[in-house]
Amino acid sequence: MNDFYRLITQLKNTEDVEKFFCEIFTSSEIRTLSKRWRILQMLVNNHTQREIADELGVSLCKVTRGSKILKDKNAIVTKFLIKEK
Amino acid sequence: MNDFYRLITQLKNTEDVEKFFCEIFTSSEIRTLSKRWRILQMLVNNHTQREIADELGVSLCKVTRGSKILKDKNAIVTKFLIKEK
DNA sequence: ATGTATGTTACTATATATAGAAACAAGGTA
DNA sequence: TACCTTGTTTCTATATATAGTAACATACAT
Repeated sequence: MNDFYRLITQLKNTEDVEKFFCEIFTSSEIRTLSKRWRILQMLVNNHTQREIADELGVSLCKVTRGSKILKDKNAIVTKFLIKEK
Repeated sequence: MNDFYRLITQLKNTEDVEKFFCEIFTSSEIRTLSKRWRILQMLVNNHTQREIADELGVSLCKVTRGSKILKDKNAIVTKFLIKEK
């Protein structure tokens, strides 16, 4: 996978990333991914898990799974999540 | 998804990309992704679809699906696939 | 202690990408 | 022509992430 990871670092603009992802993932996978990301963003902004499940139309256990990622203080995703004030 | 795509452009080294992917994808999804990528690489290097299916242990129809991506001459993935000589 | 809100886990059912096998289509070669 | 290789598609079965629901655990306030 290292070749793959290295090439990701070479995607320099948003359009290229979007194009790339749409080529290697199916549209249903993109939707899935999108929801995962929104779960993380809402968690970081202190929405309750039940709020998130309702608003995004996902199951509670999926939200909890997301919260496990964030519990790792060294998780790299947290660096990229936007905290609203 | 635009926020998401934008943050991908900010992953500057291979280690960060790997860490990020391992956080948001399950290990089985990573394996799936890895095979997809190897299919594309072997297609670009003119292996027959049956060779690829055998060597990677995937089904023929999955290889064919990969080949459809490559038929688009404007596909961005082709820019990143390594052609051996 | 009771009640409530929240996070977490367990269970079965479902959706989707895939496997496996077979068949079909197109091209080349004898 | 007949045969072979290769790409493609179709069919059913399977694996896995998820939904939906319920239950459990913890913390806190009354």
